[in-house]
Amino acid sequence: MVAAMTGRNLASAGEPCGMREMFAERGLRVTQPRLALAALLFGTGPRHVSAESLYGELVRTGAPGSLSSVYRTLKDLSCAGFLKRVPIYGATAWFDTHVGPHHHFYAEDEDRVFDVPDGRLRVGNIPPPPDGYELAGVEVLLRIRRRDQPEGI
Amino acid sequence: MVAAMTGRNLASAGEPCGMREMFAERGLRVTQPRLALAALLFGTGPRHVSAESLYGELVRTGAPGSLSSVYRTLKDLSCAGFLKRVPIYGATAWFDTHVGPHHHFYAEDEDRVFDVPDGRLRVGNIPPPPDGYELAGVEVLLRIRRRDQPEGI
DNA sequence: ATGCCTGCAAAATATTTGCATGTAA
DNA sequence: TTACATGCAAATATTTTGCAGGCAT
Repeated sequence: MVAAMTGRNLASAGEPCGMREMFAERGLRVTQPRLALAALLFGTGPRHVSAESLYGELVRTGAPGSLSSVYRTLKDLSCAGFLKRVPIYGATAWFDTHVGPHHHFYAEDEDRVFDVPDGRLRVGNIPPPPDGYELAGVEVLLRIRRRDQPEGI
Repeated sequence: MVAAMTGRNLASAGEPCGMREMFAERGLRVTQPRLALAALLFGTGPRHVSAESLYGELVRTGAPGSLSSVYRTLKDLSCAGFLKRVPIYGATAWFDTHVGPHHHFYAEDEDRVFDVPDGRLRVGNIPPPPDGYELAGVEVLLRIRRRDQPEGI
């Protein structure tokens, strides 16, 4: 079965090109669970996922994979630089498929994250880090909340 | 016993003035564990604590209080606006006694947080929030890492 | 005297890990 | 064939909660 799919399955099963290479380059074996997760993560535009949200999607697609492997794959892909953990505090860890420098809106009441569109936002007068440290990145978190919350209705 | 302590104990037990009021204003009873924690939190300059770190200090001072009450007090003081949760992701929740607008250095390798001194840092061209949301705050996270880590020494 | 607080232990939540088995290379 | 990956369940780590008794008001 696997051999019969090898050719066009690359595209037809929703596996964008480059994914096999993505794993292989880092010495990670190309397995069914990893391919299925990669397709969900990188098959469409940039997105944010948590282990639970991604596992939910995986189950819905019917693809093989367990919650453990989702956690493991998220960690593997982060270490390999294909995902970036969104540096906000919340109950769950969120990962961003957009690894370039950019910023986030964070609705803390809902523990939701949105990308800040493009790069108009600027940070200036960055002070020197504490002794012995060097700057590794700048993240801006724009905390937001729902407007006109209809609580009393 | 309680009546006898009412007067000078306010200061003599290492209880900076205003703490009883801080609790009372919000309808929180003034108890020994709360006063002990408040003294640790607000007795010296601005600082960052986690539940475990604060509980460790509490135990060292010999004051009464359990880990549960530390968690409860941290939550109570956050809700009351006397503490602010530092919005970074890490294994543990960190709270900041400095509640005014300011920014942080974050050494992610060590899960440590430092305040960015004063307000030179500026953020410009902030885009509008997504539909239905309003801006609630701007947090800048300056990710840092140890320079020239002397690992082999 | 009354009701909020506390301490303890158990529960809940999020994530990691040990190990036997499965599978990519 | 061999080593790495997976699935399951148990273990961790952090935080929350139920409840009986204590203490502030």
